[in-house]
Amino acid sequence: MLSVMLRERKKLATRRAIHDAAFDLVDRHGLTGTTIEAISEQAGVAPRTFWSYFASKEEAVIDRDPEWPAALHTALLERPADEDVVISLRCVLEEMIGERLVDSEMAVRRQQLIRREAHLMSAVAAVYDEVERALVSAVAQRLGLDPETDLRPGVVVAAASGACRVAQQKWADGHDRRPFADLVDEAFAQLADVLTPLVEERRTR
Amino acid sequence: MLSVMLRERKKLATRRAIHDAAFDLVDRHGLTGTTIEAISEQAGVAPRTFWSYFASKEEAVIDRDPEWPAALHTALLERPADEDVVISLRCVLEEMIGERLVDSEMAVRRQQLIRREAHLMSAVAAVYDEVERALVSAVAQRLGLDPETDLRPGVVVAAASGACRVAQQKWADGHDRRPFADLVDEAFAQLADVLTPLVEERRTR
DNA sequence: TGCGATTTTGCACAGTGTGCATAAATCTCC
DNA sequence: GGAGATTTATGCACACTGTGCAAAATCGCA
Repeated sequence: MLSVMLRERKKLATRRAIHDAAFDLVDRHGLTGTTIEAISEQAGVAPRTFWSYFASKEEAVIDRDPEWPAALHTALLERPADEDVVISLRCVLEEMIGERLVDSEMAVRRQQLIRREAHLMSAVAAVYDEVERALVSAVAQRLGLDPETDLRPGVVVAAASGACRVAQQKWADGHDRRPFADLVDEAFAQLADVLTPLVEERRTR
Repeated sequence: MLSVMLRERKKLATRRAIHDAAFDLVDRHGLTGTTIEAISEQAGVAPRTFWSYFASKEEAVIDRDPEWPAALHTALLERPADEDVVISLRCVLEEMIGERLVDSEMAVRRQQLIRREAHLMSAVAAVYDEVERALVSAVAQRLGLDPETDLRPGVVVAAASGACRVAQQKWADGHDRRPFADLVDEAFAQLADVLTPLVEERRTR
């Protein structure tokens, strides 16, 4: 087992085993009904090992991708420079979030679990926060603005990611069977719709 | 009935004492550098009593107002029925958040502390979540829509509260010395500005 | 095979959070 | 003003969380 099972691979496998166990057990018995000990046992590692991979039960269930914020940042900067930022945001988020939802059954379970357990919700919020920060930085760069002083980058990112959040939620709810991208398009359309008065107000001054 | 609701007032006083102690200690020594024991001692109660008032250190530092979501809900429904919801949201949030920032020195310290301690951030996110839910419900009622199936309420609330979040952050940063209401107005103006392409796109179809 | 580096694990320990029983304070009513 | 009911504060026991440290197992490589 020369280059194949190098240490990296094994670490990833362990990480995944712990995450899978955490998700499964929390899905079945709830956050408070699941102990680190139980997760470790199902993952086949010692309890102490859990803490080498995750800082909490919530993190183990969520298992955020550390590359995700940087990936979004890059994707946003790779859009055509003359494209409006809102449109860029819509495209990038639609595509990149969409990719994560290909295993739709798992994605739905995940979403439902998060909804069921309030503590997971705030762990997810921390991820959103990190993602939005990355997007704000990219938008500011695209617009040539200082994100510390100018409101624009923060505001547009908040609106765009909010629209996606809502779309994703509705997608997972299953009320609407359209593909995710369509729901994002509709969310942005509704956003334009409902903010039209604001644009008008601004125009008539 | 000795004084007036001695019991109630005493409970409030205790709650406040614990909150004050928690804020002060965490401000000075950080979240991990502050124990429940220390907070309780400074507040003049037994450690066990802490848990009758707050479910965690974070909650004690934040000390959210349980009335807040309902108050926003009500305020939104009390706006003129023919006013555009975005405008209603702007007015209500501007006014009601503004009220909480009158003690500006304390508000800034609070904001800075939250920013410094990532764990506080996710506790605050839980509050935002609750608030947004209340707003979504009110908006849906105003528009006569079902918030479960229609994207509009969620989307407009996300955009509006996002704008306020950004305005509040800039306000606390101190880069911009204008009053909070002005910053909210600007945030909404920038929102209209940056989303104009989206509105145009929608109009030309 | 065996050496060096990395990962896993056990152990100890400080801190978190809850249930339960009792003491203390407050309220009600006479 | 005081007895009894109700609410709040506290002490204690206990299970779980999270971290530091050092020994042991494992792996990559010569």
